[in-house]
Amino acid sequence: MRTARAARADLRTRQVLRAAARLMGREGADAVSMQAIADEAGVSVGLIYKYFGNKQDLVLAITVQVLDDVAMSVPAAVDRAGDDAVLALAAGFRAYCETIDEHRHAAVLTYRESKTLGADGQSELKRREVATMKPLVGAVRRGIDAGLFTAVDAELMTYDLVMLAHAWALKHWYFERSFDLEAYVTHQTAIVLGGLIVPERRADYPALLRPSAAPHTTGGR
Amino acid sequence: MRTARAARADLRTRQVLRAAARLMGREGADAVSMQAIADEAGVSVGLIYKYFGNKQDLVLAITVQVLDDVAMSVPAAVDRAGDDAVLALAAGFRAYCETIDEHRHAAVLTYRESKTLGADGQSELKRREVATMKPLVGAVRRGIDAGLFTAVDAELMTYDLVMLAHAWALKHWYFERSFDLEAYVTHQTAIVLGGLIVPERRADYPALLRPSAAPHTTGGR
Amino acid sequence: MRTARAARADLRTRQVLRAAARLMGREGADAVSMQAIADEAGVSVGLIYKYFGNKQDLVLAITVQVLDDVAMSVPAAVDRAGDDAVLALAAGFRAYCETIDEHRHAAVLTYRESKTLGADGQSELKRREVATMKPLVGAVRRGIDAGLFTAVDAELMTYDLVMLAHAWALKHWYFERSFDLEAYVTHQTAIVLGGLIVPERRADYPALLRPSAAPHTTGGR
Amino acid sequence: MRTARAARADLRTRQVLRAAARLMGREGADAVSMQAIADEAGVSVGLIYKYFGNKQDLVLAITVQVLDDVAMSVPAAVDRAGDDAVLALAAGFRAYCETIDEHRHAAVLTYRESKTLGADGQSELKRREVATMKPLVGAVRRGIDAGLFTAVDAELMTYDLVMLAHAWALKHWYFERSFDLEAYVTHQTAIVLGGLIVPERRADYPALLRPSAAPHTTGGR
DNA sequence: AATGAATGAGTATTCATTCAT
DNA sequence: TATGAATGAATACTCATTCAT
Repeated sequence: MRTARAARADLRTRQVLRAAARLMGREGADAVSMQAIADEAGVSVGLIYKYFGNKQDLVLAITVQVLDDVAMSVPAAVDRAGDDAVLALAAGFRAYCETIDEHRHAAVLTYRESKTLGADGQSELKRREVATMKPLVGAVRRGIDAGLFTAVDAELMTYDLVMLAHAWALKHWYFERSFDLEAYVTHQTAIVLGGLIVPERRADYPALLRPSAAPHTTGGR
Repeated sequence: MRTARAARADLRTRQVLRAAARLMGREGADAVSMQAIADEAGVSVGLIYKYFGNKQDLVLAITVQVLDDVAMSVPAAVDRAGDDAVLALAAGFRAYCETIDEHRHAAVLTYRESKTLGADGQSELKRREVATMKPLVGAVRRGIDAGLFTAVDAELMTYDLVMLAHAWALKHWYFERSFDLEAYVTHQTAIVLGGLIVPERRADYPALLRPSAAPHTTGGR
Repeated sequence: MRTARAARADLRTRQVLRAAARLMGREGADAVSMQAIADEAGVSVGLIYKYFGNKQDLVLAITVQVLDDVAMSVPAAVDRAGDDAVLALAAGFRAYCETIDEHRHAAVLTYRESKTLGADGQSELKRREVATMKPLVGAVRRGIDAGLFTAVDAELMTYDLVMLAHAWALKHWYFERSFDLEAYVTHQTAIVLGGLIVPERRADYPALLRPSAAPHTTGGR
Repeated sequence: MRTARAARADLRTRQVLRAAARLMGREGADAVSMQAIADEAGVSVGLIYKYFGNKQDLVLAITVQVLDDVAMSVPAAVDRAGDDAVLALAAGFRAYCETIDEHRHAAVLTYRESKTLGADGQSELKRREVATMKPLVGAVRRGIDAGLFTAVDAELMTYDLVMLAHAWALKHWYFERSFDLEAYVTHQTAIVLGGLIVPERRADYPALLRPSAAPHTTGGR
């Protein structure tokens, strides 16, 4: 019975979270009333407050979810890619972009609403975002140590990658003219890894550096 | 007399704009009331509505100002740098970062409030942002044509640079631990141009590629 | 079995009543949620509604309890005091004050919440309050008829006594600086009976009219 | 112009205060919405918040007004009555009762809402209430010193008088059956002063001690 | 008998905007 | 021009009450 109840509660939580993410992602958190979220989720306003103490906490939960998903998918991709730092970094970046793509609107929400979240919420968000960088930083360092990458500032390099992943959400209105997700990832990979890999090893990764997937409209070059 | 009146109006406008930017930049546009702006600017609420039709327009004016400044400083820097595409691009990126730094809070505001601005405001903002890319795209194209740069997608490459300039505002809480503006610019220049310049020409730009200014704390590698 | 069940129900009722009185007495009825009462009483919200139809009824029950206790203790004290009207009145007043003291917070609640109780509740409360006066009015009348008391309006005189008993709860924040319950009762008795007893009979009640118990701080004179 | 504006503001304040007192006095503060007060006062909700920061402050203002009026009328009456402590006390009590009568509903409000007012509000209210006692305490002390009054605890005696004045509001539902204000005052005066004046001086104040105004219905004995 | 999840009506408060002066 | 008093729509949040289990 306890399990049944917990399961029910979990279901409700997800219901609300999904509804809120859908609505807030498009219009921004302020523009969406709790009533609207309740309606969309098919529950009552009161119940939302049972599960999330207030609107801020709900927004926080949505944004945390994105970072949580990143925190799952990126390390997994890096590990799956094996020892090669180039392949690992490429896989990690791809996974990051794909996860952002899945939560495109929620990812934008993070930038819109962070100030609203209060000091605690902001700290948590920052802490989690920095945490998502870890596996990528590791890959960059490995690459540098292995002589595969130019000796750049590993953390800065990684944050650049993270920004480019976020950019897929933030500047989607621009990129979608020329790229779909696949094209975006391959082109960015070519640009960034192309610059990062030391010249003498570039020939080893032809697939990464010559994006086969052409931009889907007229686009680049 | 007409001139005096216009000058007066202009002064008021700037007063209000500065006050609004200061307040909204820190707390977000929603958190700042028109009354608060009026108080900060030393004028009455009614007068703000004389100069800016409504709050949205005021926010728009603030964000447009940033892009206007970029639209001034970046081409100027590119032109000043002369024919060399590498130097031109570096100068343009530096100018972009410096301008963002001058309006750090307002730059963040752009990301926070764009959805609030209504379709018209958003379009204008997007149009202007794309316009700011033009001189940089030109430099990248020149570099590629001159055989100085790897043949990457010029527009994507440029937007990456723009994102990194914005990142100085967006992720300032993170970067300020390790970099001041100067260090940020030189390190990013090293990373990006280092990747972009074809290997055989890299030796020509030692100053750009070995950032002399070390990160101001321990910093990465 | 029926008895056991009834006893259980009775226990629950008292549990809830005590919890509600404790909570509401301090913070007022509105400030206390049914959930809080349920928690304090160690039962579920639903169960409270089984025993008391709604919140109003619960408040009514608390306030009625005070008057019920008064209705028990005062006549008993009056009767116990015997034929002497002076002693009877003094004993009745003392009992009234002592009962109020036992329910100090609940007594205040009566004044706070009576308007909330709806017409029916208010009527019942008024009816009961008037009823508590009866034995005291009787004592006053007896005293007047016996030539012990000045010929005052008996009902008004009695209500004054009742007010002074309530005042121990209502103005406790003030009186507690100078009096404990004992001192309060003896001083008030001295003032009121001292005025009420006809001059020529005062000498017969030295103990009542010279309060031995001094105010516990500087007090008197 | 400044005066005109201030006068206008003052008018508004009184408008709102009167409306709120009228409404809250009858139904209690919680039962009255700010909208209802605004409607009754003929102003907008927003304006109420300009003059009174929040609902609590409005309630406080209402209750303070009562005590302010008491603080004006009672000392004036005492002074006007001259040197005779008996007449002074009688005049002060009458003034107190009359002022309470003018604000009967607001006076009840004090008892209902004090807990709601927050620590600060409560303290202020208590401070002011105690202050209203001062002139009466003075009269009692003078009377005792002059050998006119029995040597009772002056402060307790005074608070009894204050309670009886409040009782006219608190128990109006009861007293109105038998008394109008005039009758209430004269009867209470007879009871209290009759008890307080030393026997040998009672004959000097026949008017005070034999209430000519009979209770307006049958009345008690 | 007992639970507590779910409901949704009700309200204080804020603030962009207007307009008489 | 310039003011700021006045407006009133909009919304987060609470909590008494119900009812399926």
